[in-house]
Order: sequence, then structure tokens, then C-alpha cells
Amino acid sequence: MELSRRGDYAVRAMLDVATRPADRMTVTKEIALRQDIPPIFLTKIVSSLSQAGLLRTYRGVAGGVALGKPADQISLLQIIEAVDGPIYINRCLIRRGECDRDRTCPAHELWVQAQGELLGLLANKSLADLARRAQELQQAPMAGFAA
Amino acid sequence: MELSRRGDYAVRAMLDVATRPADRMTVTKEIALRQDIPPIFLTKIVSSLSQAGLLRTYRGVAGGVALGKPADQISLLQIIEAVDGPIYINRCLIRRGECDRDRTCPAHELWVQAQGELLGLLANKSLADLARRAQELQQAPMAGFAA
DNA sequence: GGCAAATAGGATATAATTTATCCTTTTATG
DNA sequence: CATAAAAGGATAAATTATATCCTATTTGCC
Repeated sequence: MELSRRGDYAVRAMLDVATRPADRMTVTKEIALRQDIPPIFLTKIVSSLSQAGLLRTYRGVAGGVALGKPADQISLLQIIEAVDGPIYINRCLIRRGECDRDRTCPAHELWVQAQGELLGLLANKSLADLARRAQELQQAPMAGFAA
Repeated sequence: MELSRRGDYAVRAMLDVATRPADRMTVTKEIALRQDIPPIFLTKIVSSLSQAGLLRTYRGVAGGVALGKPADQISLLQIIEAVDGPIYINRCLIRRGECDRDRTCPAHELWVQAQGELLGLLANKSLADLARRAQELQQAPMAGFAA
């Protein structure tokens, strides 16, 4: 019932990229430093994000990583599923027929509902939303306590 | 991001008990049979549920298990947390200060929200709700397709 | 009392998954 | 051609989840 480290790292890494000046690339090692993520592990995560089209990567001396598409077209769900595969909150939701009780199990219905709400939330939150919010938080860390 | 087997078993076992005649006890081994749960593993789960007060257990020849309180006073959240401990959907929510970015991390806010919705859903669904629904499903398995 | 059937609980095994690193290769730049 | 970056395969290390075994305790019944 807990997000994997990989998923958490992926979100933070994407947010890191999204909040840098868009015209300059950054480099995986620097993201790792800033976000306190094991560097070699992050290269794997970046690779998954790249394969999903969420990051674009460039090899070589002047290489690095940049967003693969506009931040408002990247959902949190996409990020997490890129590194962890499809989310399901119970085994019986992996695919229809996984559990032979589907039709008569009231718990099954509950999992369907809970999963729907969770995925909905993550699908409707974009990286752009988070980046915007990051800026607010940085400019007014004490928001709510202003004189 | 997935419910443990233990949690799933716990919910199904509680539902099993709740849908039996209230005046007669059942026995762990039979629950395991009906619900297709590894019997010895289930004894551990029953033990946790008992310690949480959700089941009452009786030793000896005529022993068995029964609900520890009325089904409408048992939430799905209670059941799951009884066997899996407190739910948190990301490490940074284990306790305040777990992550030193709390104050400035926009992702943190998202996790708080997502967790709130998930826990709310589970806290508001009672075992009685599930039991009622179980009865409906059994009486009219093709509900929606009736002539 | 003694047997049988049930839960209680500690210890431990087994398996699966997650997290992380290492090493080599490929690509690009200056 | 040296350097800096990502790509990817193999593998190690750690953690967690799942499950079983064994012994003890409780209870009912003959």
C-alpha cells in the first residue's frame, strides 16, 4: 500500500527537471545530488522515464536530460507507471478473471472504487501543477503566516 | 501501492464471519477452506484481528471465532490496519519530519491528499456494508440483466 | 482423568521483491 | 583522442512478505 522508492524518486526527479530553466539541460548526477537519490539507481529510473517519452535524454559530453513533452501534458500517474508499471491496489484487479470471485465479492467492488479514485487523482495532477506549486512554496514558504 | 495478501485475506475472512448466522460460531480452518486462504497463515491473521478487538476467539473443542463487535462498527480501515499496521502511501507520511523537504515539497502535499482520500474511503466503508452487498450479489447475481 | 479439537505464539524457513551497485558499451563534444 | 554523458546487462544486498512448524494452552466431553 506504499509507493515504491523508485516511484517517489521518479516524481522528484521529474519535478527537479521541470523547475530548472527550460533552455538548459541538466545531468542525472546533479539531479541525484540535489534530490538526494542514489545516483546509479537514478540512471535506471531516468532510463525508464525516457523510454516512456517523459524525458528526453542526450548522450555525450554536452548531454543530459530534458522534459520529453510539456509539463502540463505529463501526469503524475504517467510518471509512476513509467517506472513501476501499472498500478493496482489489490491483486484481484490485475486483470479480469484474476480472481474467480469477482462477480460475487463485495470487496472486489470496493477495490475497484478505491483504485478508480486514486488513479483519477494521479491522472488529473500534472507535473506543471506541481512545478507551479513548487514556485509558490519557494517564494512564500510561510504562506498563511504572512503579517 | 498494493494491498498485502494479509490485508486481503483479513477482509475476506471478516466478511466470511459476518455473513454466517450470527448465533453460531465458525472455525478458522473452515474459513480458510471457504475463502481459499492458507490455513496456518490465517491463524496468524485471526490472531491479529482478535488482538484488535475485531474478532472474538474461543479456545477448546467447541471454540471458534465470532465478530468482536457489531459489523456496522467495524470499518475496512480497521481491518486492514489490524493486520498490516498503519497505512501510508509514501514514506514521507510515516511521521512529520520523516522527510526534511516536507515544507517545500509540492509532491508531499499530493501524497497527503491522496492518502486522505484513500483512508477516508476505507474508514467510511463498514463490514456491515460489505455484508449487505454480499447478500444482494448472492440473491441477484445478474442484477442489471433481469428480464 | 484423559483425549480431541480449537486458538496462541515463538521461531524459522522460503520466496519474492525492491533497492542498489558494478561493469562494459555506445554516443557525442571539443 | 580524451572526456563526459547515457544505455543496458548482470548481479549483489537488503528488506519484506508469505508461509510453515512446533509446542503450549484452553476447553468440552466421554
